Amino acid sequence: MQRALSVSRVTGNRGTFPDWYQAVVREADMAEVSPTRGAMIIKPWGYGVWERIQQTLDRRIRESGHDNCYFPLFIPLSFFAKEAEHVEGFAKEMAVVTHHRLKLIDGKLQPDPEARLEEPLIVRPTSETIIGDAFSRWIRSHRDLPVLINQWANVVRWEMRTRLFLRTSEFLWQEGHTAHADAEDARTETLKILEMYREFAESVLAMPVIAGEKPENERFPGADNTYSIEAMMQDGKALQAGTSHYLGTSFAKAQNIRFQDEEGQLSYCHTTSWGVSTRLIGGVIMTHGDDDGLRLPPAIAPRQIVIVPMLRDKPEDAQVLEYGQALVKALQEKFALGEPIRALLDTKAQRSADKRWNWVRRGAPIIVELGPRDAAGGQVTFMRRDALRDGDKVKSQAMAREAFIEAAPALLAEIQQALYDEAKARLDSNIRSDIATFDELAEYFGAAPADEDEGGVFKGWVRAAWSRLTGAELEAVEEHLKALKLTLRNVPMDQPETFGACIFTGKPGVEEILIGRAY
RNA sequence: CGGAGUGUAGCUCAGUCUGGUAGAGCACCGUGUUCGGGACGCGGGGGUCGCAGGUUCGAAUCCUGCCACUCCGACCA
Repeated sequence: MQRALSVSRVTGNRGTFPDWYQAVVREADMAEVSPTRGAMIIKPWGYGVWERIQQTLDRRIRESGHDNCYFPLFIPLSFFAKEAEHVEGFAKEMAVVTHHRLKLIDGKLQPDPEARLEEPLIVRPTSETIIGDAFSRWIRSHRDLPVLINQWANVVRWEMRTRLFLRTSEFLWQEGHTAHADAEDARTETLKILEMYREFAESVLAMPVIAGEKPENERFPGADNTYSIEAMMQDGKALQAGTSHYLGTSFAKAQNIRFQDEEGQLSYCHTTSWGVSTRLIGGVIMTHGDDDGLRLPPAIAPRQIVIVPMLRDKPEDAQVLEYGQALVKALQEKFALGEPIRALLDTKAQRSADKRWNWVRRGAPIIVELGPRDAAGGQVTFMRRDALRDGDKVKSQAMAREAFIEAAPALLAEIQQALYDEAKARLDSNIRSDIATFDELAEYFGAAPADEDEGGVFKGWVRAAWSRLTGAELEAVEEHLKALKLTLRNVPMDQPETFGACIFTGKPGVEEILIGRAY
């Protein structure tokens, strides 16, 4: 590990990176495991983050011409049979509804055999099939195109092993689905969305990513091309944070999505689909969290400035509260990052010290402590969550009330930028491009010291030239990589002019690809 | 589904080997002293010891079966 990430300050114990992650999810009040296998309960603070993600991304989706709509949670089984690759990709993780009634049989409540469904229903793992079916009815003429829609929904994928936010059997996401008259239009859409995701991840989540195309074997089932944004977590692993697929005409053919062009000819549409999920929240935690808990970028913090009044059950409490209420009101009238500041006066009946640390753990960007001295002197004492400590000491600063109110918008923007800069520096300095052969790759990633259970050794990624392998050759390489727990992440969009030899075959390289361990 | 490990209070865990009737710290409730850097004293509430059988006078502890979770594989946004 490049950085000592223990769970010491959060739980009082040392542990691995996954232990730390779970501790932060719990201590920051983000989510908890539910009685339902593999599914999570997203708590108010965590859901608040998701709502911020929804609001900011939804605006971008709308501004780029897409409309929201809603399709059913259940999809008839037969819909999946239409696209062979697609069904194969998802068949192993589908939840199936087979009955519509329960009955007491031998004292046990169970599905009533008489209430078996004629055709089983699938709880959607993704909605290409049912949306494509609608497209086939909606689209008749080239004048109907393009169709640009999006839905915010929950989906279910029956995963073997789950982890809060990163992989849960049910998760929340948005899925965009579009249909176009030709390949060029659809490809443009696919890349436009990829760029939208990149910009969103970097400017809203403060999470630097690398946008690129997935190699053949990592494609979405049924897609012609799959693009992703990949983020680097603090243990050096990659997190696929968003995907955008060009589906060609395969779904259109499977579902008969056709239109008449200007000449009266019938043609198949070219379709795309794209999505980001609650996994983004896991990415935010593993990008910005520290030993004190979560650090939230102000753009997605449900509360950006939290004011903790130092109350002591004394007469001057009233003045402190009054002073705090006025401060919240003044802050709410200010705009930061394009929106009214989200400020809160925490009046919960709890020790001030506890409240303060709870907000530290939850990652509120600015935590203000207001005491009688502040109220009397017209000043504000606060700490920045992005730079909480100076050594072991908590760093706080004081400002005149008016100056603080004026400075708040810029301060929040500065925190947003600081979190991004920190993550960006980590990403940039941990991609090695001086590894040219498979042996070197194996040596670099393989030499993991025995303290693997201390969270592993931070290795980051390798960026190397390759000859865009496909088919059996690609599979063979993947097998070798698997032994090292490595995967091909993506081929970054920005590529140099010339390339070295392929890291796997020694043949002339045609592009550069990212290699790393992944979630 | 394969390999390993773990299930005891909200959390972290001790107790299990060697059977004797449920513990600690933190959290929670009451109270007093405190309070501007994760307070302290006193008092208190909370657990069918993962579930089901079995052995035994007696089971958290021994035996059998099952379930769940964690980590490593396989799968994946």
